[in-house]
Amino acid sequence: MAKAKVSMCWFRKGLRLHDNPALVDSCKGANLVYPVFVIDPEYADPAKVGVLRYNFLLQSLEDLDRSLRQLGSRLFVAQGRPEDVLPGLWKKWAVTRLCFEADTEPYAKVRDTRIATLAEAAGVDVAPHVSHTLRDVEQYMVKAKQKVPSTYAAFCKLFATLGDVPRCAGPVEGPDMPDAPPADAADAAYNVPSLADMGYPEIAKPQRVLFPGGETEALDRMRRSLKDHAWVCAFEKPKTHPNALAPATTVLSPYLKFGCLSPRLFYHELDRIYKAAKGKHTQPPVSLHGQLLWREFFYLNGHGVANFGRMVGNPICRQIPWDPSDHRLDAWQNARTGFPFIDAIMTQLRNEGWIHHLARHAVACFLTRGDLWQSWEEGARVFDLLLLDADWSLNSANWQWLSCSAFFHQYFRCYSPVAFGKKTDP
DNA sequence: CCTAATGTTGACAGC
DNA sequence: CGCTGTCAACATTAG
Repeated sequence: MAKAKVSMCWFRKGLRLHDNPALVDSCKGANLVYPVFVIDPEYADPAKVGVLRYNFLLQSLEDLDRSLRQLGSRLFVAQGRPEDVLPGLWKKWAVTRLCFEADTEPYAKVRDTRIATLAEAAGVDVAPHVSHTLRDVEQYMVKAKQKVPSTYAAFCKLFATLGDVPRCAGPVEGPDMPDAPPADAADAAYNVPSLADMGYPEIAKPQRVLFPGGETEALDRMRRSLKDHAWVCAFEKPKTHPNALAPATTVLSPYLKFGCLSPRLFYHELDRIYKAAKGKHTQPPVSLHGQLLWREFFYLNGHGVANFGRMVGNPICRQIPWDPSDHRLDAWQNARTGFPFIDAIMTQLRNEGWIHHLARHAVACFLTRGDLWQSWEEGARVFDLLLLDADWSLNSANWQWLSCSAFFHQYFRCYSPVAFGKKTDP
């Protein structure tokens, strides 16, 4: 009798069933599939990941578990460092193949290399799949001869030389997915934990959950955003209002960050609408397609530029003697600068976890080159703690941009902490 | 080596 | 309200 094929699909980002090539691979010809998420202490820490984002993650896991149960399977949530936890599970379940979505961030690259080594030693085949970016970032690196583009225009040129954006992976349906063994399906030890289980406080006013996590909500939200074709075709990011009472943009960023929504699905859905409008639509950098290209550009920089998350040792980052005292940083992060526009944005960030892109510009300029002369790394740390959509590559890139450390250098163009907000709300 | 063009989204005055 | 030019003049890249 041939050896049974037992797959593990290890979820990290990519918390979805749609456009999930790792999940498709793990189901292919498998006798058993174990969909797994490992709660990594690297992130399960209220000092590193704020309660609103951790709640978003747990909601996303619950949604994923519900969807997998509809296919006769479930999500197995384990806790601990992946390198400590996974080998035991491979042995326990006699896993022969490990599939996961490739990740480009420094911590993840080290983690995944270690896991691949452990898997090889355990006789487990390893299969990474690209689905968090439109294309494999290494494809850009090869095409650009290892030279990461330093401008958006240069990136767009590179992007265009690589042809069409890859199609989405096919859906995973009931018949593709082997049922979970009854004993495992019922094992409550692998249930999704609560906030309290993870040592987080309950969410209470003034904090609010305006954007629930999960693939179901992501797809709903995308469809609501794309319903108005005229709005989609006329979208120009710089013309949207940072202080509108209802968000002026799609707020799909938290869903893209966790992979509840596939960037390729969003890209192709936009393409369909653009084609139906017979080419009458806005273009990158300001269009919705343009926003996905910014994300791609910054992911590539995060992958290809050394020490992209900090100033020292980062070859594209201007070395600036920022003010090391911390009372200004404290005032900024606690919404006590005395500038109503700045403090309102920081309050919204803390209580709701999402602020408009231009609002981020205003407070980032204020903290760094504009007024307080604090290091962009400190600002990035606060955003990384409080944003629902905190995404390492994008956050690092934008802070370098706004502080005139990289990408953007016209430091005499400052956002007024008073006048800028009045343009769209006198 | 030089010059000229380029760069997602500034503030402000004036039309 | 929306557009234009000026402000003073950056770093990077293409040629």
